[in-house]
Amino acid sequence: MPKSDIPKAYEARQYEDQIYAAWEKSGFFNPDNLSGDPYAIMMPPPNVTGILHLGHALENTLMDTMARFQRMRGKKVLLVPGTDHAALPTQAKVEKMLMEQGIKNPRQELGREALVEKIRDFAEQSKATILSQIRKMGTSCDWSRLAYTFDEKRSRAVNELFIRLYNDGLIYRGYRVVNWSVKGQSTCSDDEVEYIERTAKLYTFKYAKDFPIAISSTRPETKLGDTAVAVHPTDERYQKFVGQTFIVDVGAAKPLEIKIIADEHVDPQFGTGALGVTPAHSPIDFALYEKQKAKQDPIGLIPVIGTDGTMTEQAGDYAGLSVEAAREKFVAWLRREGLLEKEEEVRQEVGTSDRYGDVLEALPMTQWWLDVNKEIPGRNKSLRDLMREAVTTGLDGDSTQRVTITPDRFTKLYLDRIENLRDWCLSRQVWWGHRIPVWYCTGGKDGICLQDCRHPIASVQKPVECPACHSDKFKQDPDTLDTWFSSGSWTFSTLGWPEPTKDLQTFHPTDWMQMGYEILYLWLMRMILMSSYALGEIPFKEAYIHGILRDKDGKKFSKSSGNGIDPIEVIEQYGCDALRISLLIGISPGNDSRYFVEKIESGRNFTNKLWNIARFVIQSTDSSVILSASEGSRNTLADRWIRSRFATVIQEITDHLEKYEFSQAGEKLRDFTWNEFADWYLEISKVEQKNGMLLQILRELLVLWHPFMPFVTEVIWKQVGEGLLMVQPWPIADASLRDEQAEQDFTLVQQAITSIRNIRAEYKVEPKQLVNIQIQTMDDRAASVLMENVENIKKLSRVDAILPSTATPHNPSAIAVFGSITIHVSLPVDVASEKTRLQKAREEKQHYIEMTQTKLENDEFTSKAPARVVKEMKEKFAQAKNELSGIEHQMSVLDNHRAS
RNA sequence: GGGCGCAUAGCUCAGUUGGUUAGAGCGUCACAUUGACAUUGUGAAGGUCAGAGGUUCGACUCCUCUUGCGCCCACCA
Repeated sequence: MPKSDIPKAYEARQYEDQIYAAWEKSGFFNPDNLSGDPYAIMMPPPNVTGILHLGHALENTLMDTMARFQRMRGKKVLLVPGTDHAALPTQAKVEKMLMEQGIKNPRQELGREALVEKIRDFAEQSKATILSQIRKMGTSCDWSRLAYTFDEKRSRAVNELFIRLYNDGLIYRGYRVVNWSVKGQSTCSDDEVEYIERTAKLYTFKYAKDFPIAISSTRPETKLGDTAVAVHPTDERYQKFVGQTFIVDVGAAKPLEIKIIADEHVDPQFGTGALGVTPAHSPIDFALYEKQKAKQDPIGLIPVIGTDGTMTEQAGDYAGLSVEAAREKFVAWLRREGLLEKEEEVRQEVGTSDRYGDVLEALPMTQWWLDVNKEIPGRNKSLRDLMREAVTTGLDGDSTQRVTITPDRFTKLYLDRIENLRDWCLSRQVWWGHRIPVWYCTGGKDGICLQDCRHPIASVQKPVECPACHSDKFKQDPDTLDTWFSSGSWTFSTLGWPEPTKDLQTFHPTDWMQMGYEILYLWLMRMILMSSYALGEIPFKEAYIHGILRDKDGKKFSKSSGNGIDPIEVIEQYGCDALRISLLIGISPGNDSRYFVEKIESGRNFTNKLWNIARFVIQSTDSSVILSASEGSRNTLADRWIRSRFATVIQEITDHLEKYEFSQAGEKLRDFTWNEFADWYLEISKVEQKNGMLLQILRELLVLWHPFMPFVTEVIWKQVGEGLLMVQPWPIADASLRDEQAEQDFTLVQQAITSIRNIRAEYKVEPKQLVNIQIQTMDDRAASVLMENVENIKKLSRVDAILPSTATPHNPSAIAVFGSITIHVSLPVDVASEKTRLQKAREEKQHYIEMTQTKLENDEFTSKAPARVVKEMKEKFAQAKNELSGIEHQMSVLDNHRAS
C-alpha cells in the first residue's frame, strides 16, 4: 500500500479475516513449526449447548494473549482448541427445544437412538459455530490438534480411565440416597446442585396420639417412610424412650415401626429436639440409617417417593399422588386427627437441578461412585490425598509437581473443599454422553447371571464370556457418565493419552490454565484428580482464576435476563482488538468485571490511535532509513528520554505479563504509547525531524502490543516490518538505555511547556496568538536544558520569543514556578486576578512546606525512616521552598507595580 | 451457622512487599477543526480512600470492630 493511501481510520472489518487466514497458513499456530521450550495451554472446551458469549471472549483473550506473548518470547507454544459435548446440559437443552416443538416426552416418543441423533445434530451445529467464533476472536490455536470430549480419541481416554479406576476398586456401584431430578429423569452430583432460598411451611406433629414425641418437618409426606426418631443422647425429655419401637399407622401400606434412636447430631434446641428419620428421602437420615446398621441396631428404609415424583405403593393411601397432593392430604389428615401441633413459615434452602431447574428429590438408588477416600492400590494414598498434595507439597512431595493457583485465596477454598469431599456420583440416566463401559451377564433367566455373579465387567467391548457362568450374553449398563468425567482428563486426553505420544511427553504437565471461579470445584479439582491418578502428574503448573463478566449493572449475563451480547456482533462493529483490549483492561484476577459499550469505544479509539501513530511515522519516515535506524544521527534530550522510558516500559510490561497482570500491562503500555510516545515524542519529532528512532520504537511497540491487539498490529507490521509480526522476537529491555538524568531533564521541558499552556488557557489566549516568555533560574543545568530545547518549547507552547532572563519585564506578567525555575509569560495581566491565582498557589505550597517540615523536624522520622525516604523528603522540601520564594517574589513585584 | 470477596473522583476500576501533594479510562466544563488522528488536541474542575479504634516516626495499604453490597459452603429436620 502506498504511504499516501493509508486510510485515516482503521477499519478492522477490512483486515481481520485475511490476517487470520495468513496466520493460519503460516503454520505458526502449530508448535511443530516452532522451536524453543514447550509451552502449552489447553483451552477449556466450551459446551456445545449454544454459541459463545462474552465470557468466552474474555477467556479466549486471556489465553491468546498469553500464548502470543510466550510465542514471541521464543517458546514452542501449543494452544489446543476444543469443545465439550456436555452430556446432561446438552441433552437438557435439546429436550427443551423438542418439547417447545410439541414433542411432550422426547425420550419416550423418539427412543434412545433417534433422540441421540437429534442431540448429535444440534451439537455438531453449535460446535461449528463455536469454532468459527474462536477464529473471529483471533485465537492462535493449533487447529490440527482440535479436540472434542466426545470424539474417538477422547472416548478412548475416558473408557481407559474408567476401567483403570474400576479395576483399582475406586469406582464402585453403591446404593444410597442421590439427588434426583424428576424433570430430567437423572441423578446429578452434589456439585451440580444449585440452592435457592424459598419459604416453606414447617409442620410440627405426632405420628399418633399415643406417640410420645412430636417431630417437625417441611416435607410431611415423606414421613410415610419414617422408620425412626432420633434424639440427642443427653436429652432428658426423651432419654427414657431410646431403644423403644412404636408402631404407628399413618396411612402407609404397612404400619410404621418407629425406633427411638440417639444421635449426637440432633440439635435439642431445634424444634421439638427430635428428628423424624426418613432414610429413603434424606441424605442425612440415610447416613443415620447406615450408622445404625453399623451399630448392629438397624432401622428400616421405606422409599415412598418414586423416580416419577409420585408416591409409591409403599405410601399406601397416598400411592400415585404427586408429592404436593400427598403433602396436602397428609396435613389434612394430621389436622383431622388432632395430631398437628404447630404450623409456621420458615425460610429454607432447597436444592435444584442446575440444568433442569426442578427441585431435586432425594431418592435411594444404585449408582456408580468414585471413592475419594480409598487407598489407591500400590500408592499408599487416596485420590483425596493426591488432590491435597497437588496444591501444597506437590505430588509425592515433588515441588515441580505443584499447581500454583492465582490468586492465592482460591487455594484455601480448594483445600477446604477437599476436606469435606464426598464420593462423586458418576452415573447419569441421560443418553447423550459416554456410556458406562460396564457389562452385566444376562445368561440366565430374567437376564440375571446363572451363577448370580453380580460382578459386572468393565470393558469397552462386549466381554467374551462370563467368568462365573460362561455365558456370552451381556448387556451394557444403560447409564452415561457425568460430563465432568471426560472434561477432567482434558489436559492429557488432548495430548493423546493413553498412547505414550510425543505430545504427551513434550507438553504435559501443561503450563497455564485459566478458568472462572465458578468451575473451580467442578473442573479444576477433577482435572487435578484425574491427572494425578492417571499420569502421576499435575495437569498444569499454573491456574489463573478469573471472575465473571457482568453487564453494566453488575448483573450476570443470562438468557433469562435478556442481556446477552454476541461477541461476534461487537467484533463486527468495533473490531476484535477493541473488544480484546477492553476486556483485559480493568480486570484483576479472581474478581468480577463489568462490560459496557463505553469500554469498547475506548478500546476502538485506542486502536485507531495506534493506527494513526503508525500512519504518521510511516508518512514522515523515509523507508530507506529503516534498516539503519539504530544509528542516531542526533541524540537529543527527547531521544535519550524516550529510549530510557521505553526501556523501562518494556521491562514493566514483561514483568506484568509474567505475573498475569494483564490489565496493568495493558494500561502501562497504553499510557506510554499515547501519553508519552504520541503526545510528546511525536510532537517533538515534528520539530527535531526524527526518522529512524520513530520507526524503531514503533516497531518494538507493535511487538509489545501484538499479544493484546493482534490484528491491527499485524496490519501495520506489513508496512514497517518483514515477515509475520506474530513470530517476531519479544524485545529485551536494554538497561543501559536507562537514563535517570535525561528523564529528570525532560520533565523540566514538559513542565515548562505545560505551565505555559496552562497560563495561556487561563488567560484565554487565542491558540493562534504567539506569546513571549522569559525564563529565570539560578540553576545553570536547568537553564541549559531549557535553552537546548528552546525550539521544542516554542513550538509546543506556541511561544514567539524567549527573552533574555536578565531583562526586567516592563509589565507584570503571568508566572509559572516549578523547581528552581520561574517562567514569565508576557501578557496584559489583570493584577488583581493574577494575585488571587498566586495566593492560591502560595497557600498550597505553604501547606506542603509545613507538613514536610514537621516530618523533617521529627527525630523519630529522620532516625527510623529509611535514608532514601528522608533524602527524598529533604529534596522536595527544598524545591517547595524554592517555588514558594518564586511565587512570593512575583507577588511583591505585583504589589510594587500597583504601588507605582 | 461458617467462610470469602468488595467498599478509592459522577461512573468503571488501578494502587505490587506501609513512605506519591492518592492515579487512569469514561463522563463533565472551557478552548481549538486545512496536514497522523475529532475514534482528535490543549487545559481545568472533581476524592476527609465506607465508619470507629489500634499498631507505627509514618496507614488507601497491617490488625480489631461496625455498617452496606455480593458470592460460596453447611445434615437445623
